[in-house]
Amino acid sequence: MDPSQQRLATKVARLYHVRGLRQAEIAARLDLSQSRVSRLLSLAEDAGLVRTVVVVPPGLHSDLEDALEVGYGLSEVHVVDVVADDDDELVRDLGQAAAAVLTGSPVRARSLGYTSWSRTLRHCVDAMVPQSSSADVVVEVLGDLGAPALQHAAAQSTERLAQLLGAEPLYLRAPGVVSDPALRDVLLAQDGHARRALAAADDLDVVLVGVGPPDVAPPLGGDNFFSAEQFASARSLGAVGQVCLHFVDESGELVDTPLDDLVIGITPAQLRRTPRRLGVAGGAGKAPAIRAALVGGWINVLVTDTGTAQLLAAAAPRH
Amino acid sequence: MDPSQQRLATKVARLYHVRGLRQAEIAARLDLSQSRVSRLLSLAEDAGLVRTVVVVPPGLHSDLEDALEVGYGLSEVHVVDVVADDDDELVRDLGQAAAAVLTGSPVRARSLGYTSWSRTLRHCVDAMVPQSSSADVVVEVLGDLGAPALQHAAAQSTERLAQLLGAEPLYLRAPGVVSDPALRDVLLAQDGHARRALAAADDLDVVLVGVGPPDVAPPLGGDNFFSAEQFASARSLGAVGQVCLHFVDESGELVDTPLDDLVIGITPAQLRRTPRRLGVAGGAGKAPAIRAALVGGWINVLVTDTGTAQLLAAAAPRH
DNA sequence: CGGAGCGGTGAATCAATATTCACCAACCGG
DNA sequence: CCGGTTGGTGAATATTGATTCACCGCTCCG
Repeated sequence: MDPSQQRLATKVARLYHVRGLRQAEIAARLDLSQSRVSRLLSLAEDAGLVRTVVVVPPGLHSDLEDALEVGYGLSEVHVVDVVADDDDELVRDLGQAAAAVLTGSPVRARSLGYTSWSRTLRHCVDAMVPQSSSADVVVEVLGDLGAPALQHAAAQSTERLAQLLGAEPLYLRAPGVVSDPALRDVLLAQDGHARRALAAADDLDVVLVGVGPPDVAPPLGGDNFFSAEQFASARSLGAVGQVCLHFVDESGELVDTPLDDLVIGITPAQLRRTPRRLGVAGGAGKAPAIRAALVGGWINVLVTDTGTAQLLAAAAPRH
Repeated sequence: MDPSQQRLATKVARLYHVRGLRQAEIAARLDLSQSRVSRLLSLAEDAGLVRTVVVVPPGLHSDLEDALEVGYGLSEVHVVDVVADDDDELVRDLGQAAAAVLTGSPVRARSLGYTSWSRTLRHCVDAMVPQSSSADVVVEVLGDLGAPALQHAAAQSTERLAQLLGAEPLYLRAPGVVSDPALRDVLLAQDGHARRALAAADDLDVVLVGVGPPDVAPPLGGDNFFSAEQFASARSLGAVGQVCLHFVDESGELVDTPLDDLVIGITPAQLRRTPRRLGVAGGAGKAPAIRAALVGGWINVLVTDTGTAQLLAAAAPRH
């Protein structure tokens, strides 16, 4: 955009949003028409010159949050009210709310792991505002899942997150799930970037983990993902959820399956080693999986919606 | 406020600001009247649930900023367009803009020095949004100046800043200027808090310094401040500005006057020792003082307005 | 028990903002 | 040099949002 235009837009935006002047007043003062002021304002909005954040009022759900913190021994819980008719909206709102949570208490990590295939997390990143130099590196901790289009989205999201935090992205541009363990080794042997990303996962300060039920996720049909049969076999071994594609049972224990060796991504041990494990997830369908992840200690910071929080609180191991 | 009301307000605010729904749509969806939605929105606004920040587009004034960075050897310069008819407005706008700058690249300091008697800085703090745990302590680096009412404002501002950053405030509730050096020692001997604050000034990561002309500032009439005669004597010794009440001459050198011993506040040596010295100042009247502070290296991060920036760039020692 | 007073509400209305539309200027390609 | 096209503008207007106002349900005394 024309810089002088942008300057004017900033000026107008400040007068409008910070000083609280009417558009007509601004128009008069700067000798413009009101319509121009209106247009400049939407311009400023589009250009990201104006950031509007709806903060999550702290302690509004202190009852639920406390119940979950105590019940599952978590270090931090944020419960947000979301208004959603369907799952898609829920995921979107939850992501945005999580972004607000993160904005409130900045990430502050040298090294941040990110699971860019999670819809919720991608929405979260989309809704984030820049926090320069909050992290040094952003590491993708799971390979690509689903169709190529999704891979683009994931890569872009990682890039955006890195940029927002003023960090270097470390991509893991390899399939998240391979058909054969040997293939995995071959791929890794060839791909230095991927090896570097996986090595970086050894030493993360924070990781944004994806959690889900042990089943085929709708947008991840077919490619680069476990098949319905594979999921079924994991379920038959007791899996009720998966954390970064590692299966856990009802008591949070890892379910040992041959499928583990097909995943290119962070290992359970690496995950455990990370001090701050942030999960953003909600929706009735995900509740058992989230519960398992919490019980097993795979997540110690949780952002979820009111409904799921209630389900989780009711099913907490300690009261 | 009623928590359920606040919850509703947050919900509405998210739908409105994040999702971009019309008030009427929200009303329909939540089964409220449009007027209630409107009211809830202003409620959310008042309660600080909605934060609107107009960011300073980076590099919009890169020409001027570069000129100043190179010309004075500064580590960072932000030039903002302010629309102001009088000095009061300028100060307000500049403060708000500086807040936006700080929001963009968070403070990130264990220990932060703050000069709460500077109008510009107070406005800056007023316009800041919370950034939890960005600092551990906020230290007042200059005693009280002016009338008691102003002292309250200063103390409140310090408290607010500390709260915004999740830090502990260290107050310096002593006169900023005393009539006799001996009195200063007596006061300090009695006041442990003050001694602690001054000691903390030894080890600051960042300091927000106040800069001004060597003259009586209008709102600081009379009490706890240098008199017109004292300023005149400093000027006769070559002072063209003052940084935290220490006089500097045209070449940025400290002007040695007996007045130095009358100040209760950070010493020039302590100031020098602080790695990041942030000055927020503007206005034609202040330009020579700012220039002196820059030349002398008393400030290495500057936030100023376009007009002042141009004056400063024209008078830069290196081009 | 009654009624004054308060806080909160929605319908209607007024004010503010977004959008449309006609117009103009600058910039091509004939 | 002249249509034609594009992009940007303000006046007028449509749309959206804030405010008024009359009303309701409470509570708190008398």
